[in-house]
Amino acid sequence: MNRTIILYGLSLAAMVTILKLIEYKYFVRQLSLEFYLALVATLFAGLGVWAGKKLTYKKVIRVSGDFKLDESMLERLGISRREHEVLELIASGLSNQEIADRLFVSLNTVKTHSSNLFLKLDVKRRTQAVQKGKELGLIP
Amino acid sequence: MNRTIILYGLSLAAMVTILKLIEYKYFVRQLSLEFYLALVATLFAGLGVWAGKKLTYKKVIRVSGDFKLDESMLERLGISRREHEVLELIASGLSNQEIADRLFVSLNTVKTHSSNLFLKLDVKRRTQAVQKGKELGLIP
DNA sequence: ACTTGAATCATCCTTTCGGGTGAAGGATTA
DNA sequence: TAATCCTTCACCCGAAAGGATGATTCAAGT
Repeated sequence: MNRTIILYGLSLAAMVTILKLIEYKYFVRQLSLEFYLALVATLFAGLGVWAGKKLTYKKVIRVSGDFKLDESMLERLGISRREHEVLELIASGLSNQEIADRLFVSLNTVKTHSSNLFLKLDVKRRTQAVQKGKELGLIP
Repeated sequence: MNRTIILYGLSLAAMVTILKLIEYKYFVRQLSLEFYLALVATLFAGLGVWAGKKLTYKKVIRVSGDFKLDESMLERLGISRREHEVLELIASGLSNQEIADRLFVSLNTVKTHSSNLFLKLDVKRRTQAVQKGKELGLIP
């Protein structure tokens, strides 16, 4: 971080110095203002891209949270909205009773949904359902 | 993407135009070359940072495929090798009995390990353990 | 030699899961 | 209207999971 800023400042200083040297050695009148501007603009734009990536890399790499539900997969497996809802809550680590409380239905209902879900996902346990659900793009 | 590039080019053109206007209106001799360079460098560096983030955001966001075990977290929570092993197998959707068979130990042993694991992770269920394990970087 | 921690296994007990089955009420569709 | 699907709930039963506690073995340090 600090090293990046220091390098950035040094680059700017070096750039100005080099241009000054060129100016005195080869007669500045041959080089137009536009040339300088374009040169500096290009170089520093590139430098900006590089510095920006360095500075924001860690933040960006930790995001990676774009989940897109595969609805065609839900249809293919015949999983209903309610069953998918139960799957999400199972994946979040809730017990059947907690899921029942959250959905305002009875424990039996949740058990029915989860049982049907396991049949459709062809799994035997909720942990497997979570795994398979993630593989199939049904949950994040 | 295209819009970004167009904006970028327009910004450059506008910048040069504005500077030219300033030059003709207020006599360029009062403004040093260094001033122009610093101004342009700063502006385009910032522009570069912005453009860089725009252009590389989606690429970077798709990385996130390499898992690195956070061993310091294991130590901090006092999770032993065997417990971590059990956690991995739990996360893969196996039952305690299947874990016992795979590790060539008794069911009771697996239950002991998982119980201790849940205490250290401060969870009540295996599904929660999987969730928390992923959050803490203990499992992929 | 003594302590400590990990790994192993046990027993007892309660809670949670999951399978099987049936059934009633609503919405959609043939 | 009849057929079908979704949602809801119930009861029974066996399997799995989890809590509490204690014990043994073994290796690593102190």
